[in-house]
Amino acid sequence: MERISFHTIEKKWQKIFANEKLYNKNGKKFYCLEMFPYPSGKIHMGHVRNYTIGDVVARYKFLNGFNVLHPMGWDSFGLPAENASKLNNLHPKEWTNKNIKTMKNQLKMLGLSIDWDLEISTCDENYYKHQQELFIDFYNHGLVSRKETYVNWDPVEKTVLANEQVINGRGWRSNAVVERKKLSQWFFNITKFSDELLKDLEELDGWPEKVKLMQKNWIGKSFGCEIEFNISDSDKKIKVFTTRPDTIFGASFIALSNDHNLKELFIADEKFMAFKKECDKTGTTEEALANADKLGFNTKLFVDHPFLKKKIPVFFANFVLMDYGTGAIFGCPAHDQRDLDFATKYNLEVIKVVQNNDDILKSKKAYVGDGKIINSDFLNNLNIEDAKEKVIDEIEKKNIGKRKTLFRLKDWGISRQRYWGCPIPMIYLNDGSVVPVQKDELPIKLPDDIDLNSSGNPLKNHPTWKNTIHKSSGKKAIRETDTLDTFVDSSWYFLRFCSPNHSVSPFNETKVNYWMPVDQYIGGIEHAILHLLYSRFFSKAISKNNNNIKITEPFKNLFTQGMVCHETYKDENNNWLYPEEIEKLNNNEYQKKNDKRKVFVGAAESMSKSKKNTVDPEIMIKQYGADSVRWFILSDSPPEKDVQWSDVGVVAANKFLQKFWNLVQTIASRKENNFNDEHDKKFNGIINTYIQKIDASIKQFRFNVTIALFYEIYKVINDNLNTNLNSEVLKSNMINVLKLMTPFTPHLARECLEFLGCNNPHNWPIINANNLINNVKFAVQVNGKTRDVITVKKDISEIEIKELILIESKAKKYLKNKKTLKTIFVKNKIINYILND
RNA sequence: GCCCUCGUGGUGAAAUUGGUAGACACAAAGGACUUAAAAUCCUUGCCCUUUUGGGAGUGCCAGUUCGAGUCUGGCCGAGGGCACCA
Repeated sequence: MERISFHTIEKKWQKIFANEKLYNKNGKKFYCLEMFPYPSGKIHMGHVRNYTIGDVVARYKFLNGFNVLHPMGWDSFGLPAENASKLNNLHPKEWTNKNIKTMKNQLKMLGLSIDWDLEISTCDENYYKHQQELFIDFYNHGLVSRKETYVNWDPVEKTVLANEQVINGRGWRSNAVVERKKLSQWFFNITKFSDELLKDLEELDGWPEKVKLMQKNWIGKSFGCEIEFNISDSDKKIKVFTTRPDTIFGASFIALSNDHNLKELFIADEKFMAFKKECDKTGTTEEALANADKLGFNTKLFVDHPFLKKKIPVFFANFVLMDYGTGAIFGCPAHDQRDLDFATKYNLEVIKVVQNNDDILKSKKAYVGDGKIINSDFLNNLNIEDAKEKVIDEIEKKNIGKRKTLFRLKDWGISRQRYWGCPIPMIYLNDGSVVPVQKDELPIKLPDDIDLNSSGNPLKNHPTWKNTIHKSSGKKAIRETDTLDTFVDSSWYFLRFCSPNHSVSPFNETKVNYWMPVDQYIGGIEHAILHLLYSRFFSKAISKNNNNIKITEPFKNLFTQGMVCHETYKDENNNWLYPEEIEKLNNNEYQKKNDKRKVFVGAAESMSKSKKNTVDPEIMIKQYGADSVRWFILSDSPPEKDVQWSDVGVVAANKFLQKFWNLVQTIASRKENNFNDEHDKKFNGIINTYIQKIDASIKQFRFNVTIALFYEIYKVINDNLNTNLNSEVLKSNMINVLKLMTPFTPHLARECLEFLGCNNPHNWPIINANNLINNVKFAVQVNGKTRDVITVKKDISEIEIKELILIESKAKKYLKNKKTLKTIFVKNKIINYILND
């Protein structure tokens, strides 16, 4: 038998796929989208997995008659281009476009059903021009603001660092101690949509619960109230926010953030300034925060308790945040752990106001459970929820506070002091005002002549770029030299795909209204919060700004795939080794190829360059073929879980596909026409049942199960080759099986279909209910133990099966001479005899 | 610390609403074919029994049920999210 050349058929079919799009004009629309890649250089196995899953979905929907949009583009702005530029002396634009070219070719090698006519790249001015337009729209609708905020400032690089660029409080490149610096920055007012972003999660039935929960926690809605405390013997007040107003009678101190307004009273106090400095130092890393001791500074001030004749001391404390609530709290040590820690340290009162039997002082554990309110005057004997309501009513009556809902979600800071990003279309006038540029001046293009080697913001350093004219007044103005966070680029690209060449506005409204929402979005779990939240925000904001667009949610169904892992290897000196540097010995140990030294095998971890446990998809495709790589990446684990890449695994996939080709060849040349209707019917039934199972498993994204079913089908067909099965029946069933395989191994399946003379490969087999298998396997249990499994006709009755069992079942010996108390009969599944012994 | 998810062979995993545990694949051992190797194919996989057969068994302990991998409670372990959010 002739061995198949996977490369030959891949080349042949990729040419055909390039012109064969997934549009069925009369079908229902289906927008299939995978998260677009950052063009970092080459594709990695994570991309292979992501885009293979997407391709299966897109092709499956197309074969089922849907009109499928399946685009691809490039998330091509970002810091790595600037870093690479410094390293290789290559302009970010050139570096990026070179990578795009390489990666596009690699993606094509996978045989994906992408419509490349829709390709977009976010660093293309035809894309970011419209992003600037959207920015101006947002600005005009009050969704953009300018605020001062703290940033990580690298004093050597003279630039702002992202959190992940700060390592142990130092800049990742300069190693300088990072400072907290207040900078004026642009923000999208995402918090205006807090409630909608939270509420609309409920309608996202097609999203993983986990992702919805993460978003919910991130938005962090909480109910409570504000309370104003009078500072004793003064007309000043302190406003606090609390979610536990029911514990007001347990209040024993007030704690202020050290950025709270009241600090003005203490700026001359050296001790306070030293305390504040100490606190600011621990502010940099999460770990430091978590382990930091509670620190306080006693102001010697007191406030009056609103309901008791009692004075409460006021402290500055390092654990109170300025940017949440009012920057001030009241402490109730008995029922909040942080408050208790603080109270223990500074010897403050601990008053129990919720009934419980714990010894709080001894255990140093605050009681946060439910219970009856005690020691609380008019709140006594109420439960917590009722007490909250009642005390807030009292507070509102006394006019010292009101109900309040707070969100953890903060506005989205979008200013970046970088070159390789979308310029922010704002200008500064001489009188200090800031205005957007006019839309007809767009795009504000990035200059090509840029010096990335000196420190600071490259656009700011550019000699002329920032100088401009305010068009309506003719006066001189200065451009904003910050660029947009690259998350902005990816917050609307899915809209642009609907009309990627539309030039007069960001998108053609008719097309957006037709294709949106994305029916299936597929990508990594690492984007569970930010990218998805920002995209949801954009969709809502755009729909609010433009009455012709109605998208409440951009992504109807979301699938988050797991990572691709690989074993890790180290030599004796703890240096990481690439898989291709090692070889396996007969005793299952490994050694280095070059010097035969021992290699230590570590756990499988997600592929990363730093651990050298990567496998190059292009090499794998060249060695085993695209279909084998696609087949393996889907076969071993459920797609939402991590999968471990293994070379033997892809070899096995390759062998199986080769065998499958051989089987098709055998079927094509087989001639057996001894008609046996019974046999043919039975075979039809088996294959039809498999079609049904495969269809169901694809719908549920259980591709590992789908592939297991293909292995079973192979066996069934192979076992039938030497029977008197009619060759035409065999062939027509094989054609159906190949159609099922098209989404998984498009090149091989289409080659086989062509080989078998199928001239309509673009449809999905229809399951004929009459053809399904008519038998079921039926378990016979005695006292709950399975004693036999018999094959019987479907829907057999209890009486019939009982008769059968007494005649021919192995279980009958257990029933002999025993009294049956009762039987449990479950149709098509099981019968259980309960005996009295 | 709070919140969430998950624990099934040597490995990755199947088991639709509680109803045959381990499908399918990898690895391993044994065998067939072959002068030999490669390739291919077959068999095996815990305990007792020569076989037929019987028993145990889904992290641990209890419970509900005719019947639990699946449901409930407690414990142990692994992974993920948030990080002093009042």
